[in-house]
Amino acid sequence: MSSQTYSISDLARELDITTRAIRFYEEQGLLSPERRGQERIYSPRDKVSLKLILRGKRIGFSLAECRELIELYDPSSGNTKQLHSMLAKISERREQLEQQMLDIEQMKLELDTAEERCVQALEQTLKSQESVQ
Amino acid sequence: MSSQTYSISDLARELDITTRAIRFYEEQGLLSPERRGQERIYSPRDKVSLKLILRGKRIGFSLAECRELIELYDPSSGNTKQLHSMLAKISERREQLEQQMLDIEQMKLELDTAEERCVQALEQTLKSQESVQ
DNA sequence: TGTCAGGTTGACGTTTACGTCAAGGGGTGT
DNA sequence: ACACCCCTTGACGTAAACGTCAACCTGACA
Repeated sequence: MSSQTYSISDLARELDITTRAIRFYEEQGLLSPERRGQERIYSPRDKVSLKLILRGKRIGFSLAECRELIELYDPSSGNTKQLHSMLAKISERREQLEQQMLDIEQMKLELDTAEERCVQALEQTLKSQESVQ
Repeated sequence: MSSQTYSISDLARELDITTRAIRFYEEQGLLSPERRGQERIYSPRDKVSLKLILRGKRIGFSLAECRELIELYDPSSGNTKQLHSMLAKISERREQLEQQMLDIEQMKLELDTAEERCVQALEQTLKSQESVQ
């Protein structure tokens, strides 16, 4: 049952980021791995947090926003006021995600028309080449 | 049929960004409005580009990426090699958008579980309050 | 004829998210 | 004993995306 642990370079390799980045996330309060002496020892939970960070970054979240998400995931901090503000933040995030979905759908449509124009332009150049031969 | 035009502050107001930002986008080659003397005169097309930029930013695109998108929208540049590389870029973007969709779906799930935990914690505190009375 | 709102070009400052050394500690194989 | 290898903490550098002046022009209006 000995829960798995990782070194910093283990995670760096596996998640394809630099150790510097990982330490930076810790500096910014997004991680707080155990220590064995000086060395950082990462738990599976830390790894989950890191994945959450990377996912957040892919959709344009700042590290501060990622930190909030991680904190939302935290089972500690339990007074009623905080819980309500958490719920508020969660629904804010949800709205943001909805907006991003819409943005992405729109982008896809634009890629469709851009692609169509490309294809038509290609067909055009093919035709004019045929007419030369 | 006199196509509408906008001043820089018109667009800034309407799109809720600063004039500085708009000028910066021009510096970076994302816009190239007409000029009347010194003054910038923006066309509806420029406005579309600006909206595309803002949409791009909302989903975490860099300005360089936004510029590529705008260039994809451009009907000029028509040699075959370029057209093929355009098509390649388009499909790259599409893959990226797909990934972002997945990321967002995943985020939503995580918000769901975070919300659930919040609600349960709230119910818990309510129960303990009842048991006191 | 002032002055005022809105436009312009620098040019430097700032925040975010790391990259890139430098200098050193600690275990381990030879 | 020494050579690696991986780890650590500074500390400074950097790219992106603007913010924030400063200094200046310009047409309109009292």
